[in-house]
Amino acid sequence: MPEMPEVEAVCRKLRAEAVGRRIRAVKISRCATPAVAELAAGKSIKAVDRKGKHILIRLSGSITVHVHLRMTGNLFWVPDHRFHTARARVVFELSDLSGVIYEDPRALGKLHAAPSDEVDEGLGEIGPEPLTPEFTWARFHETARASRQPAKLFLMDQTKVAGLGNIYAAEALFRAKVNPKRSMCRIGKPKLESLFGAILEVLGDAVQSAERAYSGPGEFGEAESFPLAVYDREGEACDVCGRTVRRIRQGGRSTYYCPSCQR
DNA sequence: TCGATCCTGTAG
DNA sequence: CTACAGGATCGA
Repeated sequence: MPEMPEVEAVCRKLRAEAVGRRIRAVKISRCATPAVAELAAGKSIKAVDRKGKHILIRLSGSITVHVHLRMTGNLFWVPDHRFHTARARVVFELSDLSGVIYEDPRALGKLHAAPSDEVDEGLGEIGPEPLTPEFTWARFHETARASRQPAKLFLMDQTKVAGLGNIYAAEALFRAKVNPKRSMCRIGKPKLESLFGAILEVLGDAVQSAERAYSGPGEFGEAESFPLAVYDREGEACDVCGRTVRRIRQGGRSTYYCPSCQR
């Protein structure tokens, strides 16, 4: 489920519900290392940080639980930890009977714990965070000019821009009218500027919509995101020009785009 | 820059 | 049955 906006929604939920509580026990059904239980049990949850798509649950004693949801992971708070389903891979039982559940049917995600400085060190490669002051036009312009990667792959490269995935990369390119195959260094300045703006716009919209999806009445309603212009719309008519949305392969993933709008 | 890989679920 | 999946890494 997650790109940065969905991960952010997960973090906000945990900040609101889990921060300040103490972890009484960690039950591991199938995943993760025993070290998680040893390091996390008895600690209290001090904060929840996010770096790109990485979730960092800060515990007392300078311990961090590091979670990456990859494709199918989910992490959420429940008022009663006994509510967890058979799918749960890790259950954090909190002192008041509430809990934090980690699920991941495909088991591609990661959850482990380590001293905070170790965890943070491992995250050094991650690029600037959009929607924060570190994501500046100057920096974007500089890395773009130096890269010969196709635009789509550049946007998904977590060392260049943090948090964009397959969906929002495609949507940002569509909004900026940039062809996903175009080499970054060959994009003209005006287009590059609109791409910079489109990243902010798409992620801003997606954060809003993921937030709504998560705080809605339906418990943990999946992030149905806002209406997508091109993603998963192969063969359908482009909303702007009416021509057919195409799907190609880039870096082993599907890229959706409008060949007419994005030249 | 490609393909395989980690896994399981689901759509066609 | 095959193809594909909102991610990332590795080796050829």
